Amino acid sequence: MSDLTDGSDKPQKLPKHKEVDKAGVILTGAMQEFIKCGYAAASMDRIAVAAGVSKPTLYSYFRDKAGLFAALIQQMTQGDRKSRLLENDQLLQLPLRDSLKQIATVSLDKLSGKQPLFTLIRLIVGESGRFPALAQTFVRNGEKPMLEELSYLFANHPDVKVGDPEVLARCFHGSIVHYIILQEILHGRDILPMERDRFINGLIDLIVGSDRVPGADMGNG
Amino acid sequence: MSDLTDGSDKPQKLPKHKEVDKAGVILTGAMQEFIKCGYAAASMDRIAVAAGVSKPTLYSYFRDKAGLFAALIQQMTQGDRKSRLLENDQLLQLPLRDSLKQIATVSLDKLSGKQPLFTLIRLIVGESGRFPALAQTFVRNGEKPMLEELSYLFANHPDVKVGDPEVLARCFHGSIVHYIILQEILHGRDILPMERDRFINGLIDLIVGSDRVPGADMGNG
DNA sequence: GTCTATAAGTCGATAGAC
DNA sequence: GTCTATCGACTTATAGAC
Repeated sequence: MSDLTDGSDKPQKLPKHKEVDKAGVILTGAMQEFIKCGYAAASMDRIAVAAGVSKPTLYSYFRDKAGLFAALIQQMTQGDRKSRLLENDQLLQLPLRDSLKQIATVSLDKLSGKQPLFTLIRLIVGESGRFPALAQTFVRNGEKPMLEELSYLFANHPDVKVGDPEVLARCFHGSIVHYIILQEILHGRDILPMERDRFINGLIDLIVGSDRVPGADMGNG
Repeated sequence: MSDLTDGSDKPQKLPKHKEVDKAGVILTGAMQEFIKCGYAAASMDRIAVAAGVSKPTLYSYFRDKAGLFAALIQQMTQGDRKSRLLENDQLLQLPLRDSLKQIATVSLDKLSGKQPLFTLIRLIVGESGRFPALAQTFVRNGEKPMLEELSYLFANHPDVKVGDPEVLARCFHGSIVHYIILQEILHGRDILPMERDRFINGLIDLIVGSDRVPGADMGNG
């Protein structure tokens, strides 16, 4: 009954079981089930079966269906963060152009061709009318951290002299997300072709160009 | 069986019936049905009933289910264009800042709070895995024209001196689309608040700033 | 397997304009 | 009469009940 109504996003009591990553196994089973059935039609019983655990075990790791789904989103979107190559301090010390190229490249690498993730995103967007909290979990755990990291970068990097950091973050990240949506999720590659590197370079020129005299420094990578 | 497999986007034989806009009536009924049931579960019979016409009449206006859906998308997304205030020539003669403000404002006005359109977009994204051609129809009829108009502007406006026009178009439009997705479709207003005018101004500063000395011309609107 | 319900798409008849 | 928009009834396919 507590279906997506309260803060199921917050970290839950995760009992420190033995060495095997049973939570991961459950998440894998849940992924299959959510992908196959959508959110509403997904059955906790089938998730338990798919994961090879009992229902009580399932509920000892995740409070409810909503909490399980939130954890799934977190796992997939935090993948962007745990494997990024640069720490915040480094990002501030490198030239802005290099930091942004790094972030854009990693973002696109993490997204391109990831069919399971696309399926999950389709599901979240598709059900965002009926299940607003589902979408909000995605915003909180996926988009917000990314935008905050970018805002911090734009607010504190010495190369950035003008511009609203939060808006810059939205434009940078939003352009990338829109690119992925158009090319991959909505299958627009053939209708609106756009090479990946051309897009990245153009986007970075747009952002960095604000503080650059045309022709002053074109050399990069 | 021709379910979304061929060019159902192209204009169909539209018999020039009497003065009453029966096609519009059918589209309204189709909208209700698609919104209520999604694409796959939508029934042409129920659409006919909702529209108050017989099934053969329905098929005399639209080739098949896919063609009907494509027409629906076209109607909603072309709404963006038919009501825009400026022609291409005007856009090239005004200062770039003003043209972009115009486009951004109209785009956001046309999207903000439009629940039926959001429902349709959720449906398209949600079914884009199972029905790629559905999504491609949206890309062809909705996104492509907008991006082409912007590319033309960025390619030909005298204020634009550097930058890849097609990438600029994607960044400008992509930022706006991502803003709408986050704030409205995914219900992120409270999680990531961002005032509309602040966003528009920041976005335009980013684009126009490429060719502007900071502090030279802040006065606008 | 059989039966029923409901789906997409088609055909011959009807009713009015000229 | 012809022409055209329309509709009731039809065919075929499929998915689920039993």
